[in-house]
Amino acid sequence: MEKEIIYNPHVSVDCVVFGFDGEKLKVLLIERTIDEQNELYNDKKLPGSIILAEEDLDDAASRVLNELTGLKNIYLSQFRSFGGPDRTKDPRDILWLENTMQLKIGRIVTVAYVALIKIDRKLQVLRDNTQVNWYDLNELSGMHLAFDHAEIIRKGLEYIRHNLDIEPHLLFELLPRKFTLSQLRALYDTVHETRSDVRNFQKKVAQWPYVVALEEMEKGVPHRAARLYKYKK
Amino acid sequence: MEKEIIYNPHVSVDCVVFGFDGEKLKVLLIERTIDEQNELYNDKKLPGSIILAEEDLDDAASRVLNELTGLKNIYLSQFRSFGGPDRTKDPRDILWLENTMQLKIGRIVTVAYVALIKIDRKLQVLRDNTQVNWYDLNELSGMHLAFDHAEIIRKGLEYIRHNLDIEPHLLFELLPRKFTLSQLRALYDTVHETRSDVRNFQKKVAQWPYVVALEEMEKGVPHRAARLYKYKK
DNA sequence: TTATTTTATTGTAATTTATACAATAAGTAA
DNA sequence: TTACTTATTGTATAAATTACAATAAAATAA
Repeated sequence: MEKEIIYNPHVSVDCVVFGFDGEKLKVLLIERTIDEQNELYNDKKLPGSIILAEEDLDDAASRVLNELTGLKNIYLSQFRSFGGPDRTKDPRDILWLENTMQLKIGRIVTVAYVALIKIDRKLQVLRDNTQVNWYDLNELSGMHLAFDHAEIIRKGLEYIRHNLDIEPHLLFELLPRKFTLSQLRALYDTVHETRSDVRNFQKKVAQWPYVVALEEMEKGVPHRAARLYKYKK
Repeated sequence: MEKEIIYNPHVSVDCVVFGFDGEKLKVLLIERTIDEQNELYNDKKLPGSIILAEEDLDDAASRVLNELTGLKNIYLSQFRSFGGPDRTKDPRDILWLENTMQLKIGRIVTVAYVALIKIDRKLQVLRDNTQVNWYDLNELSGMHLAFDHAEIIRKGLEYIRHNLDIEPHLLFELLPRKFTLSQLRALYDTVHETRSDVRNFQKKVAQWPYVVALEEMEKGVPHRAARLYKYKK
């Protein structure tokens, strides 16, 4: 006999998942469709949902991310909670909540998590009617995002910028397993909003013991191939 | 006619307030007394409480801190939420919650804030039966703290250590308005867990434009008086 | 008064780290 | 062979960090 699923409709988790396409940072959003008086609206939102009654916050974040994107074993860091009483006041958001959750929903405080993942990880939709996709951070300004998700993304970005200074290791979550120093530099400059000098950057990396050169070279590029490197804890 | 006060019994805020006594970091705790079958237990807890139904998290933190300690205009930073389903399972904690709140309480997710304040600020108890006091961080290990407040304090300390590297300005919240360089150095070394060299430290401070020397000297010390400095944004 | 005690204040040399700057090498494509 | 594109590498200078100890100033005790 199955255990009944009991939700805690007062608290949710949301996951801000970043990826890097070689040039820009991208964020993972899912599509939601709202049937408002037989008019279909199309929206984007962060992967997130209310938590279960007897579930830890970290567990909820992993579970919800998996259910909505298929991603497993993702390192999620809680970075902030959002709880303005008005964040669940938009009629469209209320409609969607009550349709999907089948619950009367009042105010929801959400606990937000960030993750950095390789952009080529397979995404599989586990629920009908949802699409998962990567979006450019610039595109977002012209997009309608659910709830206060635009703000959550902004704060999440702030958080990783802040924390990659202290934990450079996290950077490598965003790169392919084998990468060139150009790719690493492009990523580094993107998150730090800098334009570092090639020579100085290579000197800096040479001092990072966790970046090791491989014998292998890049392939299929229409110019001189670069050496590949890997990250070693 | 007074507005009825409606609580949101699913979410609380807790404030970790640090002070510096010249040697050590201290944390502000309030006393709680529990009447368990006519036996009185004495406990310590962080200033915190459940939020109101229509109240922003930041507002709740300010309000609750003020109600429990009399402190006003405190700069509070949200640093983490705690939501393990077991955090409100201790019978003594449940008893206390139901007595003070006059509500059936289930699981509570708490949003934690930190603040740094001058240790000589006046604390006034605004509710009967509560005492507010500074406690040494070392003392805590031998003390029974409510809920998961020991963990919250630990994480709060981690957070400020982490953040004072980036925002040295926050340090001055912990010092008197006029301070000596010895005091500043003692504080600096305490939060960074270092023992910095006197000369090198003075050189470092000389480069901080926001630390300015006053004409005034320290008074009432049984040895050579040191120059006083102040912080200027 | 003088000596003693305590803390405050200050400089220099050596090392490490960060910055500015451009020429050559190795491939691909025409 | 040439043109094109990106990869790779070194040196000089400036800035920041570290190591290290003697003297000055005030209060107290003799």
